[in-house]
Amino acid sequence: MGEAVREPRQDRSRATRGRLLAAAVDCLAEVGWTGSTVSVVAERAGVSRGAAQHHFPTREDLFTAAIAYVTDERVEFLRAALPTLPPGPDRTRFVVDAIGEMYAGKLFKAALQLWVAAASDEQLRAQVLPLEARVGREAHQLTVEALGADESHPGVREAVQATLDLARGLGLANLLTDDTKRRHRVLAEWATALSAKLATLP
Amino acid sequence: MGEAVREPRQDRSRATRGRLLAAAVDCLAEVGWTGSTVSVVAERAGVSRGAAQHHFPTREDLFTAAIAYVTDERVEFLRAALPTLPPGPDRTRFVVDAIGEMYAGKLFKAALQLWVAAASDEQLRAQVLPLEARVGREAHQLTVEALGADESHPGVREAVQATLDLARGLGLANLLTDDTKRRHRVLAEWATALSAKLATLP
DNA sequence: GGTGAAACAATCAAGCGTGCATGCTTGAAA
DNA sequence: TTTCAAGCATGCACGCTTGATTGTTTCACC
Repeated sequence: MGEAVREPRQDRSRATRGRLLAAAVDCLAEVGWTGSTVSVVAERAGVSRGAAQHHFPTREDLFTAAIAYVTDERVEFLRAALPTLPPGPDRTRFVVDAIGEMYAGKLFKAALQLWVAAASDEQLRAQVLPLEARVGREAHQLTVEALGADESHPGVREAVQATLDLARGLGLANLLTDDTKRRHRVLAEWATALSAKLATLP
Repeated sequence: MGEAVREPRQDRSRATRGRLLAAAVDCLAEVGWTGSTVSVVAERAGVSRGAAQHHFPTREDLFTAAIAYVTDERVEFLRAALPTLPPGPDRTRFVVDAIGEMYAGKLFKAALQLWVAAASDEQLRAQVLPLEARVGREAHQLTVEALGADESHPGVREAVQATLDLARGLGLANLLTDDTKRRHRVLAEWATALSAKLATLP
């Protein structure tokens, strides 16, 4: 088992912790909330169940940390994807597509499992709500900037929110089947309507 | 698996079966997929666990039937809500709002639990997919009729689908918090855009 | 009214996930 | 080198859920 270079004490511990969190997110996306037992997560992380229990005494501790972890990952994803879009007439199209991809990926699937599980778990809900709100604010802000939209105009704020809500709905549809083709068609149509809306008042 | 769908001979039996299915849907919406044990469902239905087991030998049998049940309920809901909308200039607004309500209600919450659980359960997915597809087709068809839209025009079909996907996304946002106010604002804005789109080519 | 099958109830065994308690290993400081 | 705490591994007990078994009641039909 002891393979590769043994890291210094603290770094190795941090690495184990990180592997556990990454494995928790992967498991959520692949085997769901109920299927993500600590044994399964630990095995995927390549550590023993006892090691997992050392870092996260209870299962709740593990997934509480996983929520924060996946939140950071999603914000990071958005920050990385949105600002690099080329300016020009098709910018709206690119932005809308990028958001669509974000809500079709592994991170969203994992977050969705937490989101739905939190609907019937008070403890979890208390953890999920503030962090999801942060993702929402961040996504909204980044989208406004990427689109170059002016929220002081009436309806613009709602149009941006609708874009994010639409992406969520499309992401949901993408859970059970690969909905990529339909998503691109819908988003393409949506992008034209959105850029028309934004063009009326710049 | 090939079971002859045995018709209950007695009214009492049929009533018990119906209560179990209704209770299963309620439990899904309130305590989620993992919390909906057969004991919980049976207790809510006011029958013993043995009675539940008589009607549905396994838990899978129970929720397989519950999927079909909630599907029928959702289609019924749509059929009842959409065609009764008053015609006129605000019809688009009414239709969009009605769809939004549909995806904010108990039936959607229950279906969402099944949907997410099915993402990591092959058996469940096989049951959910065709029935959800039926709900999707039905919702699309009814929406087109209620809007009086002509799908032969380019973009109209995508606009209707976007309406449904947007409603799904808003319904998801409505899971953990009461999102009614924001939903109405977003849908109002979308309704104006949608009616503008539909008005360009009638 | 008796009979048999369906409907309902109660109990039991097995599997699984969690949490705890107990050891072993590592590595840095004394 | 010795020491000691953090990191890690293993085994066990408890609670919960499921599915099967057996017993009891209800009801249609002869």
